[in-house]
Amino acid sequence: MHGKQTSKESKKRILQSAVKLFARQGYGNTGLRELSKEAGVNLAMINYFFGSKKALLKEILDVFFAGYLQVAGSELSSEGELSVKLRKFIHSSINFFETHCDYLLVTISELPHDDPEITEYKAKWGKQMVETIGALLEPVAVDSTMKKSIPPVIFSSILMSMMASRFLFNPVMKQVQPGELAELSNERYADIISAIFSHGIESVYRTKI
Amino acid sequence: MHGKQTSKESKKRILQSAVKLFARQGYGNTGLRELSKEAGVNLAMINYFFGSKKALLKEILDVFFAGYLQVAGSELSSEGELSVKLRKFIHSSINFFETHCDYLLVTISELPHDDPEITEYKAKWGKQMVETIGALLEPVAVDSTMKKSIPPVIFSSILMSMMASRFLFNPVMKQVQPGELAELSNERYADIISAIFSHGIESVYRTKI
Amino acid sequence: MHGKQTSKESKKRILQSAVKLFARQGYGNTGLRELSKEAGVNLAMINYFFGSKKALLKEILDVFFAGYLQVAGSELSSEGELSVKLRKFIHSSINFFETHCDYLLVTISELPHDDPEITEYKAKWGKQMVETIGALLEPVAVDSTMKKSIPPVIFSSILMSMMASRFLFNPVMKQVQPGELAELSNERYADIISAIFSHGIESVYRTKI
Amino acid sequence: MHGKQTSKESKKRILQSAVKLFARQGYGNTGLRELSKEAGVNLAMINYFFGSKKALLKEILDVFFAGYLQVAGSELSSEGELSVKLRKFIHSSINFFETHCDYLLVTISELPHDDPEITEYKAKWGKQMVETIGALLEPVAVDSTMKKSIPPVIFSSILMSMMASRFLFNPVMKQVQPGELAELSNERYADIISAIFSHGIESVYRTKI
DNA sequence: CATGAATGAGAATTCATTCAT
DNA sequence: AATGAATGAATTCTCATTCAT
Repeated sequence: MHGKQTSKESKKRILQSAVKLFARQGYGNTGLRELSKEAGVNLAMINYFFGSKKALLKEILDVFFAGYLQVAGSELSSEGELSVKLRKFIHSSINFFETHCDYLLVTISELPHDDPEITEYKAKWGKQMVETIGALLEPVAVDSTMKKSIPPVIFSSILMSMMASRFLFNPVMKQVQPGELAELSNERYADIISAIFSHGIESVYRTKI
Repeated sequence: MHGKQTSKESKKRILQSAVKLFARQGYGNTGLRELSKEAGVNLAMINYFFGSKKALLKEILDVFFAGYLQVAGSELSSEGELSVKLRKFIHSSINFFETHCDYLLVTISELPHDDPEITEYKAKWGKQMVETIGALLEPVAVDSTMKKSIPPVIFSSILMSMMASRFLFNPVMKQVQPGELAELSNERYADIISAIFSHGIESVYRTKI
Repeated sequence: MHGKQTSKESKKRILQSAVKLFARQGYGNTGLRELSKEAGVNLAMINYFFGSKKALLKEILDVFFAGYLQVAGSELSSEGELSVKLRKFIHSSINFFETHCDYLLVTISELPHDDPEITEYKAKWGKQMVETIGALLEPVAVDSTMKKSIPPVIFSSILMSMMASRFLFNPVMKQVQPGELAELSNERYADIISAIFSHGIESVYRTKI
Repeated sequence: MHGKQTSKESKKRILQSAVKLFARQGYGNTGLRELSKEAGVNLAMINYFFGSKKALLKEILDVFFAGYLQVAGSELSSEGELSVKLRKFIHSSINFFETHCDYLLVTISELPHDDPEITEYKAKWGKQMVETIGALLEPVAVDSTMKKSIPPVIFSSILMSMMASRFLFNPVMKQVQPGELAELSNERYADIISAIFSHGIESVYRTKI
């Protein structure tokens, strides 16, 4: 049957299926055949809508990064005490990670790979990410001598992976200790990360935030 | 001695090349043809030595997990104050991660994927990992009410990803801010992680370690 | 008048683009997608206007053969000495070939292929061609014994390929000796062909034309 | 069954089938599936032996050009009168064309197309061809003023297409006038071409060869 | 007329694996 | 131990064509 569905629907279903499969099996281990079946869509439609398999991956990274930067940015632009802003930022981040868990897994999984087409893509987003979080943490390092010895940007990576750890390890952990991690609510988890990170950098920079 | 003895050497070269390529391109995106060329070995030898491509991946995970558990275990079995042990553990871990950086990247990249053959494999290792680190952190949570509300195992994942973050993000970061991260020595980096984590859980558990 | 009237124009643009692309890339190597883009026309319009890709090729052959037979016929029906008629025929032919160079290239390229749909097509035209040129050369072979040993039709092919050679080899020659062939005007070229062919058959048939 | 045949045999059968099919259907209209079936060989072997479909085409062009240049060269290096050399050259050429008829058809069919990979290939060979035949015809043009107005190289193309015309038009002509062309032996045909060409250029250059 | 979506078949190429030598 | 040939399945992607709108 032709013209059965709206074009938007098919495209969306392809993207959803792609995120799901890429997250569970990896980009390289997932074939377009399997993807088209999962999405209930003719194989040729994938290339019709996205042009190539790689463009599909790019779109996934795009959705994740753009969405997250928006969340992060809106949190940073708010007024308020640093400690509060940081806490709210961590909460928002973790909530976004949960609602985009598969996107996060795809992103992390593909992060270390150096396909030239994707690398510059990730670099572009990584730069914005570092700047955004860097802007948040900048005020923490009061003392310039300290700033030099430990550039605030370092903490971007550390904070990111702390927040992501729950979702990254989840696929394994739910087999190791079923339920253990699930019992902990996102809010509680965010509080823990927040506490660790806040007190942590306080002690590192010997300051009060 | 004929100077031949290619058997062992070939096998080693295959494994080395595999780690390198899997880390840079991903397991699924790397073909055995490419691998055989990189290793300077006949294509058929890969299956001859390892049986299958997947077995090659398993061996990589094996080397990484077994090696790391040994390092972690030897650190834990030592006598001494908890805070010191923890600090030494983190240093040893990060040193191990650096010397096995590609192994680490392969492991993290393949961590979320749920290939049944590999999943139980990762679960087996994950269990030992959690137990090992869990044993280290167990004494921290003195109060049983606290222990319940925040099971110590949670921190295994958090600490792991903190320590790994440097290497996970490195491929992207070296493009974003070349040199910035490299300037920081491993020792310094381990100190930072150590400080953040120690003070962090102190504050969470309201205790002194 | 709305200034719309795209129908005829679109069809013409499709045909023009098809000749261009088929001549440069070959019929089999050219996709309708590419063609539609080159023509600035929706993909579906090609089948709407021409019915199929093959019909498009047929139309090209049609335009070329019909146009050329008209030129050839009008030259032949004219009065005059044989040698003059022959000379004028060659000039007209080469001029037609130049104005329809891409058509010529498509025709020659597809000439040897035996797609059943196209073959009878080419045979039909080939027959007319041979008859037309045959009629021109008929008077040359005065002696019946000679005519038998060398049927005049043979010369149709030889003359045709002589005249076409310039355009057939041009795509290669302009890379081999840029300018060399271009310097020679069409008129001069026609004169050369004319001289070679006329004196050639004179010597073969031992007659004076 | 594995290892059934010698590698050389399979490779040869692939090449033979390729020439046959490319000549009859065109390079672009022939799929590797069909080719593998014709050659009685597994589909993957084509890429295994030749690397790509295009490389297969290159090999065909190679065989044709190299073979022909050898024939042409050996004829030219011989001692003797120009007119005799020319006649022998034409005879050898046409004999070679017949024994490599399919190669010739593939070459001519692909001649006008401008695939960048193939173009430089054809240019390389075309250059050698022009030089070789040019060397033969050079002595003909005695007068330098004439040589300028009509560069001898022009005749390379003309002579080539005269000699090839029989084979190029054969697929069509055998349908138009079955038998007519076949009756004429190659030797006779070569004599005709030789006569036409020799007397032709004599008249053009107003000289005696 | 014109368009975008849709399709099934087929394109070339690569895959991991096997096996005879 | 090591190799080149071989295979069937799968890869991504493009094909010409059709049709509802």
